[in-house]
Amino acid sequence: MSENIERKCKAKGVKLTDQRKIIAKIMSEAQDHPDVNELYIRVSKIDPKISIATVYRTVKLFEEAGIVTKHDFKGGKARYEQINEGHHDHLIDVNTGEIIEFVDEEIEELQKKVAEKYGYNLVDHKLELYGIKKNSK
Amino acid sequence: MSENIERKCKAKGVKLTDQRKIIAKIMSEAQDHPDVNELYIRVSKIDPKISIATVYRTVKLFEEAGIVTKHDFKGGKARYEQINEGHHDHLIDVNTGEIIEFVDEEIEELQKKVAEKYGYNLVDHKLELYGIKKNSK
DNA sequence: GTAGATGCAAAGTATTTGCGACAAG
DNA sequence: CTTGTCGCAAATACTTTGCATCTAC
Repeated sequence: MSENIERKCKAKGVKLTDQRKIIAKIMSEAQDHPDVNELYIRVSKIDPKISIATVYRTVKLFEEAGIVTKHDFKGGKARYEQINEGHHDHLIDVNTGEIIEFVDEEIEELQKKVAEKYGYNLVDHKLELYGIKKNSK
Repeated sequence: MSENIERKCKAKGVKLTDQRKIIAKIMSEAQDHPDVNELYIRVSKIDPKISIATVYRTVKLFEEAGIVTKHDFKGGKARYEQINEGHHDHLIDVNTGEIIEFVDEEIEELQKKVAEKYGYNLVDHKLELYGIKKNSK
């Protein structure tokens, strides 16, 4: 799993320190979208000496290297997620905070079309749906 | 323009203070998406005694009352925009920071469909496109 | 008159940074 | 070796809050 990230680091000429390896491992294993503090907690279980400043520096580094993405969902805290092959968007349960990942090719297509219409080349996008589970409560 | 916001305040039972009237006016006139500090600067030109705490409290209040929306575009700072009849999304020029508002009914429809598919009722969404102007540079 | 609003400054969060010590290539 | 990284604590940036005072209704 995390060899993936380590490979990308080497490809980008990013120095592979022990701390970065640990953070890479944690992010590879994460099935959710942890914020920096959450990452710090998980990382600390493996190496309690790692400082939160290093976690901040590392996620920023990974983001610039295109290894992880940053999300600014509700709540102010930045949350991170590893980038794999498949791009996807998020459906967020406003009651539970649960996050569902999805892809919809049709929407992707339309987005490009909209950008075109205004004379732009789409380089990135963010789509978040906020919903309430049916039949709940 | 701002009578619109003032009317909504009354409808919601929100007390109409001088400060709130001024902030409402500024937001009504804003054609852009100012952050709190920017609002504070504009508001200060009309009444220099208003504190930034009041601006924070007021935008939050307006947001809860459904009068303005909060955006978390890149950059960490929350930015606000008045809610008018028409909902719209944003196309952001990654080079200039310019923001274009747009609506695409087809995309709106598809979003509902996606939420449905996962058993959710869509209550809100956020769509941001980031693009580069064609033929620029 | 009274509940709620304001200003100010102090307190919180989230994130970044300067610096001397240290480690990867 | 040399350049870049780490840990730590101090510094920033943005936002919220306690409290005494004031004001809209």
